[in-house]
Amino acid sequence: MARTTTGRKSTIYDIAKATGASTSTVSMVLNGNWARYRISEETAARVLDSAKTLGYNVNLSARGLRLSRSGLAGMVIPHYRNRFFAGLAETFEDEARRRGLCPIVVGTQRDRDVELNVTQTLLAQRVELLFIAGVRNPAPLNALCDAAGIPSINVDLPGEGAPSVVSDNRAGARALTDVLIDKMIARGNSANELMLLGGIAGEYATEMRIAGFHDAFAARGLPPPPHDAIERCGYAPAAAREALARRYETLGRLPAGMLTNSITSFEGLVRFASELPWDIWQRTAVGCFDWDPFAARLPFDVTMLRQDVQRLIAEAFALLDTNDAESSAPHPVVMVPTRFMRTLDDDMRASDEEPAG
Amino acid sequence: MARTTTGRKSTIYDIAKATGASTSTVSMVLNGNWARYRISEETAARVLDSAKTLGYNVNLSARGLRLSRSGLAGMVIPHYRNRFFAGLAETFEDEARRRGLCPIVVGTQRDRDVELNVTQTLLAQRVELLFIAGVRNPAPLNALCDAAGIPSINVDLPGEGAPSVVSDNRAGARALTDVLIDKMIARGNSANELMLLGGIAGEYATEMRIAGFHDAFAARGLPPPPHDAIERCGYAPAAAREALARRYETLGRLPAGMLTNSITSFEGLVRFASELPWDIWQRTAVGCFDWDPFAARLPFDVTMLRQDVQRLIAEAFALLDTNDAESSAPHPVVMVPTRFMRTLDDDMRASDEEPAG
DNA sequence: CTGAAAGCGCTTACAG
DNA sequence: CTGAAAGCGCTTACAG
Repeated sequence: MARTTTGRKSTIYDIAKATGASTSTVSMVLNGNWARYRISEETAARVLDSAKTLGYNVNLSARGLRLSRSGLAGMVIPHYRNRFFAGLAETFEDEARRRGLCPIVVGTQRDRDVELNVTQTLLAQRVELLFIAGVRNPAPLNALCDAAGIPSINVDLPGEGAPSVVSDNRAGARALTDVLIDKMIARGNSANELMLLGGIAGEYATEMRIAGFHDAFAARGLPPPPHDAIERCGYAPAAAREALARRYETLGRLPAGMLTNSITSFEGLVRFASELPWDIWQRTAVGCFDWDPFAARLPFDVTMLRQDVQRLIAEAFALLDTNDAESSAPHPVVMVPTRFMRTLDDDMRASDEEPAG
Repeated sequence: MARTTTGRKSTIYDIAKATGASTSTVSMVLNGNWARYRISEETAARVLDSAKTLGYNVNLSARGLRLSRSGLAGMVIPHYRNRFFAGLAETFEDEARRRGLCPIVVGTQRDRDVELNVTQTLLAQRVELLFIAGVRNPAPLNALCDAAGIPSINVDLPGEGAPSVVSDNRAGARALTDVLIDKMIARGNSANELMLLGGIAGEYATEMRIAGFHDAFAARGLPPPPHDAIERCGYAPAAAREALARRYETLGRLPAGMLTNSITSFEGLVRFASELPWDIWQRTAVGCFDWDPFAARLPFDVTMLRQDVQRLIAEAFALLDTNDAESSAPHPVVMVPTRFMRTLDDDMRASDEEPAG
């Protein structure tokens, strides 16, 4: 029977009573540092034994209150529905556990009010640190954390209010654009047909990727891409589909190359694709700034980039360890390189290295 | 400035001191039931004001300790890397929040030790309920919860130790098998070429789906599928690919129909697909017991089933509300029907109803 | 080697 | 209408 006769959960008092030891002795034994206090081995054994038969389980609220350390590590994230965010969440969990913290990650569906509420709640739970992932304007959340004296780190999308770690969007987009231009030229097409689809005007990641897009053109001495090559049509698949359909209309055919800014924009592209014969798609060079194992295997000539979630999380924790809150220097922004998923072998490796579903 | 001069986080004592009210008054005001205690409006306003300027944030550990109610709702889940588990996690979060609880969901990577550890930790954090999703043998976890007096519900995979809510795997598999047999017959193929790929021998969901597979044959008066039609090769994509490659070898061609037991098995099938010319795949009827927006758009004749995550979670909470722990009757197992994703429109709707990534 | 006692921050009867 | 006080379950100096 795991509960005491009164029906409550058992506490150290119950163990103390059962063993005749004092609560301090019980506490010390339970925390494993009985050796340090020279408690007799016999007493320790008796306590441990009693704890087991009583089904004792420490109350972390009580311990947290006493020690002013909750043992909780928080993360807010938009959702889990793509490999990038799912990977961020899982890697965060692993790393937090490795550090003896209990990870608590909550999805916000990119809703400002939910972001704010959830942050308040996490702070009220006294998380010891907070990772803010994929939040467009993290500054108010950072401010909340500052006020509570809790360190926060922005991940994926940076902010002024705390150190940030983000993918090197600009270099990644440039490299990806380069690959696409090469393919287009090899097919006798003009690079200025390359389209960039998705993202939000003014958003950091979007604008950095657009900058990288321009970089690739400039580096080759090509004229900059025409103004209407870039469609900041948001992240909804439907919007990307519409933008592409319009282009198809005016051009009278598919553009010779297109780069989608996110996996959801790519989904829009695929929707439009499924309305046309598949074979036209073989003749257009497609790139995606993100990876998905099924998307990678569509009958497209698609080049995917993969963000390095392990490294993003590792750098974020590193920032936590080194950052001194007292410094008045502006917060650092750490850039993590992206990697290409060029072959199906890359995809298989990526998918296999994640434990089987 | 959010902290008191001493640098600590502010408490109700700080507010009491600042306003000249007592801590009880402060507490009541902060909890919004000052009207009930007939505290003067002026006092209330002063307290609220002071709380704001002090940047007060309630300490939920302390409140939880006092009230023996943590306000936490826990869920363990294998991972977030497919739409089913991601959907379960997000729906759980929403529903928990709607009930005023703070959701805390942790991924276990299907590791027994992690499952056990995480459950212990969640219990030590005094979660008020625990959803155990996708755990092969949840009984030990249920036992832990019982010992702690915390209600638990098994989701996706059932167990004897607690009420369970699962998809109606058998009916779903039967309906799916039916569709595939129809297609095969329409093409002049024999139904006995239909293959079932993936899952684990003895696992509930796997065996139920296999039963449904058999049901479909029996209902038509067809001879049962040959013994080697069923490959319980696990959930790893690589294993499904191997199993399929072997079949291809012995048959000298692709089987006329195949049903994958999970999205990861489907990934294995797609890997093998990408080694062969795409057009052979148009002539084989493929089914998948799960849905993914990209997988749905591969140039396959693929029929997908989608599990109803909203309903699964809703039923699980309903079970929590009605279940009386004292009853000695065996725990109920609630079945939730699955739905077909037959057309690309279905896919679009499914994808759009999830907020944009 | 072990015990009595204070205190973490909160809430809620219970008196006034 | 408001305040003093106990107590939730734990840990840790501090005495013995």
